[in-house]
Amino acid sequence: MPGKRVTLADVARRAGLSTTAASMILNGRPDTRLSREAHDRVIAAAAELDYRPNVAARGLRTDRTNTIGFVSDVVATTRFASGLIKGALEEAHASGHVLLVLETEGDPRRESEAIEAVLDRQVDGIVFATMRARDLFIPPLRQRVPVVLLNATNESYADSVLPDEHTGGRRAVDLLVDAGFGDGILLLGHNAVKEEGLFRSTTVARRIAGIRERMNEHGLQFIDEESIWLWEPEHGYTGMKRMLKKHGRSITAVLALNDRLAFGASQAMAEAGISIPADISVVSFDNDEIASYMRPGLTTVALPHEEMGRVAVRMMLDPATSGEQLVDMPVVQRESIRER
Amino acid sequence: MPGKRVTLADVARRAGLSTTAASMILNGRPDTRLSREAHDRVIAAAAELDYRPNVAARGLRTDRTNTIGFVSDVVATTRFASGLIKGALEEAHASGHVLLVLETEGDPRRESEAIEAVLDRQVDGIVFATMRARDLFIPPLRQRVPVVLLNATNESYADSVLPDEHTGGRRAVDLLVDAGFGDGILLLGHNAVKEEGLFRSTTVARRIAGIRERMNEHGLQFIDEESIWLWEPEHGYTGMKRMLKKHGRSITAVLALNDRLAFGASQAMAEAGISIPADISVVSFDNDEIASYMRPGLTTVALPHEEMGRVAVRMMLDPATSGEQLVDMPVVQRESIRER
DNA sequence: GCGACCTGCTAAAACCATTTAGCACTAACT
DNA sequence: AGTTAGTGCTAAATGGTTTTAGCAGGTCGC
Repeated sequence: MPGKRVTLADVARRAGLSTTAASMILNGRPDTRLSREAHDRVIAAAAELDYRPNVAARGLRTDRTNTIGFVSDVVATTRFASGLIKGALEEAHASGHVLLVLETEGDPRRESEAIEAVLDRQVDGIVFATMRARDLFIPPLRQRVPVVLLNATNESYADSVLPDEHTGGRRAVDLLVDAGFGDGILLLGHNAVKEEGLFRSTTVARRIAGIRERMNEHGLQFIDEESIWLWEPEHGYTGMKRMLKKHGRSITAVLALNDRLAFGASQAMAEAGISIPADISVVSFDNDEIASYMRPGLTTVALPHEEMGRVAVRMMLDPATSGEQLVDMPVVQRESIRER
Repeated sequence: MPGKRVTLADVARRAGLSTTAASMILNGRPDTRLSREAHDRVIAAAAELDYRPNVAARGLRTDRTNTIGFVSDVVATTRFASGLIKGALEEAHASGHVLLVLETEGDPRRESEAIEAVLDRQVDGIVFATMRARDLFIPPLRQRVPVVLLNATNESYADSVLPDEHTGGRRAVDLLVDAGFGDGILLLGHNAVKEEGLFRSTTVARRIAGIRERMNEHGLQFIDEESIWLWEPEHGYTGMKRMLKKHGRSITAVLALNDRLAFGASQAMAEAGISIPADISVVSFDNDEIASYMRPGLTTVALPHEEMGRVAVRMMLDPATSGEQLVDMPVVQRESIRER
């Protein structure tokens, strides 16, 4: 690690040419009329000196830094949604970009700060990500940069990436119906009557809509719907317990609105001596880590976080794609549904 | 979001002073002799124009960008270790810095690329993080920047942040001993005889050493040690199943080397009709998400990922602290240990 | 023999800040 | 009166790149 950086001037000097020539050659400008010979000399000199252009200096001139701002509420921070960042990192890497990651905890002041911070660093664009898909407040930007919303929506910005929850919801229903279930399916997490008019995040609303639509198409009704506001295991546990007390063995299958609820429900079933899938089949959403830890494994409609992250960055870099991109939610087949 | 950036020259012009004066004033240089009046005018102009210095331009001159490179194998990527990044982000934010996050998947070529990429962007320093603490290979750096290893070690770099596994190991033993256990404790995950000479990561080795040391001090022996190479739930399940068959009810407590093993073990126990903590007490390590999902909750010695991330960035910014920083592993008390 | 055009290259400006060196002027001291 | 010291400020260099404008010399056409 010797002292000074190697600069373009060093390369030019070594090649016996001007920095202009060196710059043009190294950037592969097509219209230039520099000789073959000059090309060779510059390339050689750059290689010998192990020259790396200074991104800051270049950015100053060109306004492009190959750096993307990734501003999120609690994405990196949260085990759950870290796939978003993983996908974004991958895609950024693939196109020679780098991610400046900031987290705001959803605090509007920190959000403004974060935006300033990334704009100060001349990012080529900003991805705003949220852990739970929602309408995101975005303070006015003092500069015009491409913006993509990841797992979020905002009426001033059209470009967003969301999971295709509607189709996902339909798929979950089909998993049960295809396995022969019809009566006795319990919906765990949401009750249409009780939660009438209450706000659920954009995507969850679509998930539920897809479920109901497909149930209707099959001419099916849930045996019951248990409203659960927080979707953590303990709430699934208590909710399921209540339902078991109420309906006993007439419950044949559980459609849980996420894996953590399903996990909690499975604990309640285990306590009641009910086994999955022999007695009750279970299907759910997210493909959270817990789904693979369960025994038997939980069949679930996956939240395609990584792919979403990739799509967001791709969209950010390609001006052609725009609008709302829906990413497919694939079924992850495990052993929690019994064929009837 | 109007067209052009506001530059220092704009501010200076508006204040009727030179850019030199504006720069000095805005940077609060102490030795300057500019009038009170000039100060006020510049400050006012900057505020009115909403001036933000261009970090790239400044960095070009000062070599400081208030940006830190966070280069990791699979930290952001992995649900498990994302606390490391969270802590680092927090601490960076607290000191007005920003994190450039790159992931290498542990691939040496990508690692070199990542280093080049962050150096190209003139970072003020680099944090190298790994998901599982290990000796990390670091390619030679072409420039002299501060380097801190997070959850990793490397013989050329002294500054590193690690969990205090030795003490953590001792604590796990004490949790059981204090609750009245002595005979019948099973060590799940490692067998001294079988794994003799095999490599376990640096920190896991210390964890195990701490456990053994404390057992010896108490004059205790494990009833058995089950060697398990991969520490996922399924391995805990099969391992525990084997042990139950071998020792039956003479196992009184399980000391599992991580929470996922413990979770797997709990599944085996549930199948055998053994309940935690009534029949067998369990203690473990990591404070993985799964530990709080279990029912009853799993008492565990936490991996202090967030604090480690914070310490790493603090260390990076403060030349005074150096060497190997051990971060305390706190006990997270839940309900998996019965008082005897 | 003269303008037009091509070829191969470079000087200098621009990007936006920080920093060094120093100017012009007043006040104080010998 | 002449030197020194202090005050309040600025011109210009600097950092490393890209880009615009253009120079010098040759060839071609007529």
